[in-house]
Amino acid sequence: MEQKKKEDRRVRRTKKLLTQALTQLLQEKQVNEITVKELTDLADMNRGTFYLYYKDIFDMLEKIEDSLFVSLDAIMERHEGEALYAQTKPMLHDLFAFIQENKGVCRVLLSANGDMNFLHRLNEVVREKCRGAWLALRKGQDDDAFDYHYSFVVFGCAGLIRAWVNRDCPEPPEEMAELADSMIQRGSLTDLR
Amino acid sequence: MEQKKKEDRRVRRTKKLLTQALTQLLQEKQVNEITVKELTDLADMNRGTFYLYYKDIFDMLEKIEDSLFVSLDAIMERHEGEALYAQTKPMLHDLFAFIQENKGVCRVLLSANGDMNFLHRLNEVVREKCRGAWLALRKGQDDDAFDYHYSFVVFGCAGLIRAWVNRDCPEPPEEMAELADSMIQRGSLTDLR
DNA sequence: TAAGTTATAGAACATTGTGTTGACTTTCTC
DNA sequence: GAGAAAGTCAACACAATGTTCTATAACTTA
Repeated sequence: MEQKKKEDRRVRRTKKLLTQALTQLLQEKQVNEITVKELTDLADMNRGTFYLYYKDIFDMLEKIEDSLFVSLDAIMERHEGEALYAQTKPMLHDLFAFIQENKGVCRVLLSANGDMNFLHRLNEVVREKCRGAWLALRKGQDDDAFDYHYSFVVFGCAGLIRAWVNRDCPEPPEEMAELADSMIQRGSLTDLR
Repeated sequence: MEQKKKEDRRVRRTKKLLTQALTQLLQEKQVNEITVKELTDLADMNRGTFYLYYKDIFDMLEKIEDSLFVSLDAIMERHEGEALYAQTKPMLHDLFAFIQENKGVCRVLLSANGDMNFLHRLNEVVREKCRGAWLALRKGQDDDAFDYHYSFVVFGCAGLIRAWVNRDCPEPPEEMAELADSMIQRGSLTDLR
């Protein structure tokens, strides 16, 4: 499971080119319409090379998501303690900063041609991280209530992020963290300023 | 664009069988893994029959979504005036009741094997419906703020609905409407009771 | 920098699903 | 019951898939 030393430069190059090509194609068409042939043509490499690393296009998409989740996990890990005191803002700030750095991939994953499985996995990850803290804060409530609340928040944030990256992230991460926090804590119909 | 009289009984039967088969297959695997052959095998009909109505599997999925949007549109239309006074509860109630009636399709569309394009279209539909009322309520704010807020709400509701149908809709629509309204108006961290 | 290792190119191959067609049979509507 | 429309069945060319092989190019390490 752990990383072995470092990947060959050619391997890094190949994966990078393929990722760029896929990201570009996903801006134009749905995953199912993308063939391995046109992907490798665009990346200007042999078709067989693709199969050295990926089973098919969906497998590739999943592996791209995997690396995102590694980073997301690290961010949540870093702010674990704060969740208990319902301080979501610092974590949200790091989150939005990370998304801004990876806006290209985030945009396509959350676009119309994106991947529901990504949202599904996101939901699962956040669920596991937050369940403990959430239940500790509200001892009277049951699991059902937790399910509904965090599903609303996770998907809501995904929607917010989607709108943000679609506009090419004009607002700074701080402002987005503030906005997200406000909508989570006080609802989305209350005025900000 | 309008409905022509009524479809032939055989046509209704065929489309219904195909929809059932697709819904079933989507519980087991991703769209891209589903072939026309296995779909028509499951529906117990000739493969060529599929092509009488649909271009491919994705086209079929889109047409299924189309009919959902017709109903959703009618629901929002019916409650149009209320939005101006920020009364979302009656509309939400109708919405959740409708979803409960169609929980099978809604479940797969919002599942890991679901369709991001569905969320995308939902976002667009709600955007058009709500923009006027929202901006009228908050004259000081700009379009950007609207984009972020409604994206958060629409996706958030989608997440809530997803969790609900995944549990097979144990709570009545009234309760869900109440919960959704509460999270929209007062935030998702405030206690309900 | 040379030697040994590893990745990629290129071409070939069987396999599988696609989308379409034509003749026929069944089922529906009026 | 007659005519129309939908479905069946078999066949077809076509395209993408996934795999394999050898030759060549690029990398790492000592």
